[in-house]
Amino acid sequence: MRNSEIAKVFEDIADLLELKGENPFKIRAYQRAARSIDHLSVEVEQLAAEDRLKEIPGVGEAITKKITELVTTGKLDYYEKLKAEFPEGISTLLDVPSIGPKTAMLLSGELGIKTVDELEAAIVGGKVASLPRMGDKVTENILRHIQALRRKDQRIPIGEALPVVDEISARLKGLPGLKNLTPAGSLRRFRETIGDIDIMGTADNAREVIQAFVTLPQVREVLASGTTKASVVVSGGLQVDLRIVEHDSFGSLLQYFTGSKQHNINLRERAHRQGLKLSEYGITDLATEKLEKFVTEEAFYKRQGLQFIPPEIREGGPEIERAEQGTVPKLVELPDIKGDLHVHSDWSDGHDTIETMALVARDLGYQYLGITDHSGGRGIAHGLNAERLKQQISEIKKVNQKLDGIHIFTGIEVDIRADGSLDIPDELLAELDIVTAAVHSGLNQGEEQMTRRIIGAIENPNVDVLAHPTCRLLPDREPVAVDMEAVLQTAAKTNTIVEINAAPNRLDLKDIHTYRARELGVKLVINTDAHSIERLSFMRFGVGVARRGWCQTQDILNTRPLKEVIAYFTSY
DNA sequence: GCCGTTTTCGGCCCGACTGTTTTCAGTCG
Repeated sequence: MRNSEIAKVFEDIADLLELKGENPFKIRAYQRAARSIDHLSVEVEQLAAEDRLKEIPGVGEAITKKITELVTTGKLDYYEKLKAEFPEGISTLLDVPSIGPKTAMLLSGELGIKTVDELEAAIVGGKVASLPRMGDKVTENILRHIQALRRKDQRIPIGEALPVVDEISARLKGLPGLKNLTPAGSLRRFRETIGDIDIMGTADNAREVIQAFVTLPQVREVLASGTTKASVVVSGGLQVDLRIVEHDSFGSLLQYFTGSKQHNINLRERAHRQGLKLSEYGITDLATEKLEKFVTEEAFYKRQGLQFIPPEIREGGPEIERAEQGTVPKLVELPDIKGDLHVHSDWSDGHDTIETMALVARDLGYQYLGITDHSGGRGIAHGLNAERLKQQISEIKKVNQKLDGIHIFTGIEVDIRADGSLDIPDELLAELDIVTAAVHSGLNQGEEQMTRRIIGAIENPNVDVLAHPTCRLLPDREPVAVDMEAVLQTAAKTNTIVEINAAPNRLDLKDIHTYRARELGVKLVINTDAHSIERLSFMRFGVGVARRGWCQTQDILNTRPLKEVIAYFTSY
């Protein structure tokens, strides 16, 4: 049973307990356990087998028993009994924003409503208006949310969210008295997908800034608008929240709205034990009721005896403990990147010539670029056969002689065939600087077969790098079924580098696998897989993933200068 | 249900916004 499925069971339990009106702290305990499990970099089944479930934060005796029952029998008696107490499907009502447990139970109890469709029909039929606290505004609001839910309103890839933020920020930045405009939330933490956008700022005249925000041309709908914050929906259906405080509280504001929720809860619980109360306005000493304000996040953390914690690792994992000890690592940063080792040229399905790609890479400050066009297996991508690959090798030699300040590595993105073989002969692969292997077809194979296929490829001594191991495409194409733990352990053994593909629709490895790879000592590389010069700038997304995986420069091959990279490829 | 630098029991993060309830419940992040 996969972690995400186990997490889903506990989320469901939390929902049902909410409907039941259970102790809110018990509900939170289940939610916390669910989140922990979902963020885990190792398989729960493995931890269960090793009797280590209690190491998961938020998992104690009772939930350990439940997990054990789940992974051994595939079912959970407690969950089944709980579900039986409610009409089937009622918890789907909770998916509609603005409907919480009280409203859901009211609708179900009074009108027998148990699905979103039934709810919509009841509102349109005027039945809901007869219920207490269900005025016109409430029902209109629910209808709107139902429609938004149907349209889309899921999480969008970070690559789509960032341009929206840039556009809004550009429009607000000129406002008088507005300072410190910064995106917060999951965007600042560089999560791979974004639910809604949070933007923070400081101003003396919050009211005017809020007013300007809700009347921006891209605003389609205003959900809420108060004296310090507002929520709008922009064209495209994305929700954007703006929050404004006075200048001297910016540190605590930004910290609070960067989250994650679990990180903040952990932080606040810890502060409470020190007799402090945290809020977006600052830190209150509970004994004196005095509020202390913080201009920067660094000062906010420092006041609590903590080292600064980079946003990307604020996920409710071990970061607070590490900050107490002063052992938060210095994470890799974009300027540390010295080159890109997986790009395409017009020799296969890229748009630009080798020389053009190299010149732009040089402008980015890179020392090297790896040209890894597709191999012939991908007919659709004008893949190179052995003959054209040889021609490309001599072309790269010529360009290298012509250009100063950038070194081009020869390479290939060789296709891993369905049977695990590679579609370029070994003798030719041995001539290349970089052999990157990747799966592109037969994506529906079963987990065992796919795992064997990938492991077979990385066991080939000519293969240097495994690229985009799960082949997922955000937001629609699911990852292939593959035992990542087995793949990463093999990569550690064979000294195969594993790629963090920085293309925002891939981000593959994903964060938790990156974390695990680093733990296992697997060498990583961050590549853009750029098919045009513009996409060389995707590197920042990959760096975001690496940071979420707690990577430092020594974990990432392409932070090394040219000489060391050449030495690396000659030694393996 | 979890958890421990006051605690193995008794706490558990904190504040904003909306609607309609004239004093606050429900929901959200």
